[in-house]
Amino acid sequence: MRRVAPRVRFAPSPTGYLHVGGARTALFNWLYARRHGGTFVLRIEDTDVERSSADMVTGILEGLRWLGLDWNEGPEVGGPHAPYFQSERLDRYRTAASQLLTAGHAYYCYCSADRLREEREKAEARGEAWRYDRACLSLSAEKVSELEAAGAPRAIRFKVRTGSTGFDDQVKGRIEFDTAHIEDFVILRSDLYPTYHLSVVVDDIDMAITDVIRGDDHISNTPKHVLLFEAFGATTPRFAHVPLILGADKKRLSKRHGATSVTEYRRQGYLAEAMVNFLALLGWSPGDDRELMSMNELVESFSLDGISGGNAVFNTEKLDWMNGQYIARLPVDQLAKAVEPFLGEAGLWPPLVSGIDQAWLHRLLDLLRPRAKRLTDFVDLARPFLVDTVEFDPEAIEKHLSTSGLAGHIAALKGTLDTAIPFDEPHVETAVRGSAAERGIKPGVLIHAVRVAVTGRTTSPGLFEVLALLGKARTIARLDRLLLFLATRS
RNA sequence: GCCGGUAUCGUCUAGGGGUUAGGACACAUGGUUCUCAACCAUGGAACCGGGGUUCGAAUCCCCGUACCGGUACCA
Repeated sequence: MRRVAPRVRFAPSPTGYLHVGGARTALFNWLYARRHGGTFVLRIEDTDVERSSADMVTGILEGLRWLGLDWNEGPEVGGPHAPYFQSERLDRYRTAASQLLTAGHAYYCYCSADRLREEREKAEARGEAWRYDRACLSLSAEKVSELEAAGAPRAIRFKVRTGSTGFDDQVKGRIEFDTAHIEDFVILRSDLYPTYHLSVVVDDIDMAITDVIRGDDHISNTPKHVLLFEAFGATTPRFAHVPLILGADKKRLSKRHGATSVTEYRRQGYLAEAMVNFLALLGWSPGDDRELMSMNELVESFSLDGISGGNAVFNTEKLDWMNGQYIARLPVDQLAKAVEPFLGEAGLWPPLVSGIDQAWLHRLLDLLRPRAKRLTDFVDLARPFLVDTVEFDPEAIEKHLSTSGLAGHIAALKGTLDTAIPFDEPHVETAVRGSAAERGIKPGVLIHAVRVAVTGRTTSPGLFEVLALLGKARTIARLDRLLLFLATRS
């Protein structure tokens, strides 16, 4: 019974590429917004100047667009709450910080980084936790002016109230914290840049965010945020913390696990639709047995209730299967469009041999697609069809080209093949089987040898389809080459 | 250490006081067949442990364990 349309946001930090975990968080936000007719805001949290970069922003936007996760407000599209880069909202955070200062919710801290670090180390040596000791909370006026005169750098800390705080998480349920465990955290650094806690809360207030859907790793930050919302006199949004995505070793996903950025998956030949479908099912379920779901189905079925509690291991085998399913179902013209760049990169497209056009490519792709898990698989699969001459695989030579009398059989087959009119699958099959019968050999002998002749390999799509697609001229040419090979070998 | 979270086949998950604990990937076997896939069928495979509550617990509660996250003038 929602009264207002929800406003959700995805707020990546451009200190790295868009990894699959972030992509899934974005997807959940996007689905939630779509499901409830809400607004999906994209906000760039680039307050860490040291580690943020414009290239990363570009990469993140690209990744989101590839996945089809468009944003209603944010970079490049603007919106009523612009700007959507935190680095352009610095004044706002400074104002907010001084607002808390005057309201008595915050205070200046002159403690040096060295002192803080030392205290922390000492405590750790004792096996204790150290929380900021509020040394600067009750500084005398004299001391303050002394420090100011000395030009001591000052940060602003939030004064954490006593008691407890909590929130009703949409995924985890009620979560309660004793504020005794929360230190007076810095909200404005001495360089006047806000920390994450300040900027995120200020922006969520300013941008009227109603639902914060983010990673599990933010749970322990949330009480700080709740405290801030409280201090600003703002309504806290609903929170939903989604479990993390882990590698096969159940550790947080990192480069060690291979590909982690969505761009990398695109490069490896995964379809965006498959990626989205797979990601959606990592940590979420529609509640029934559906697996293959379109964007529209996902939108219609999405609910925070379906998010599971535990972390999920990223299972590449299942992604591969799913990608294969999408490859199998993709309309052939779209498939061609998706495959061409990969063929092009391998120097196979546009093709160097004549007689190859779009229609022919479509037939080829239809032949190959049940054998492909990724778009990159098409390169290897399609190669024999797009080149002039094929290399004979050593294993194939040994397995299928050592039959005695093979040259004679092949020569005879050439003649029979001439009678295949038209040169289509059924006629080719009749010709090959007929030829085998005439020579008194099993069809398999001929089939396997011809397969090697035309593809160079032991495996390929059904031979008769292959020959029909290749056409009579190319087939005969390859048989001649086989004959030549056989002759020079003996 | 402290704070918080999570726990169903190897993996993703459904379910949830009484079920033969369901599906998917992967795996195995069989079918199809000219090979390889795809496809179809079949099979093996799970409720972390211990206490409670209850006629009955995988399900609710507590404890433990394991794992994950946080513990910054990073986000």
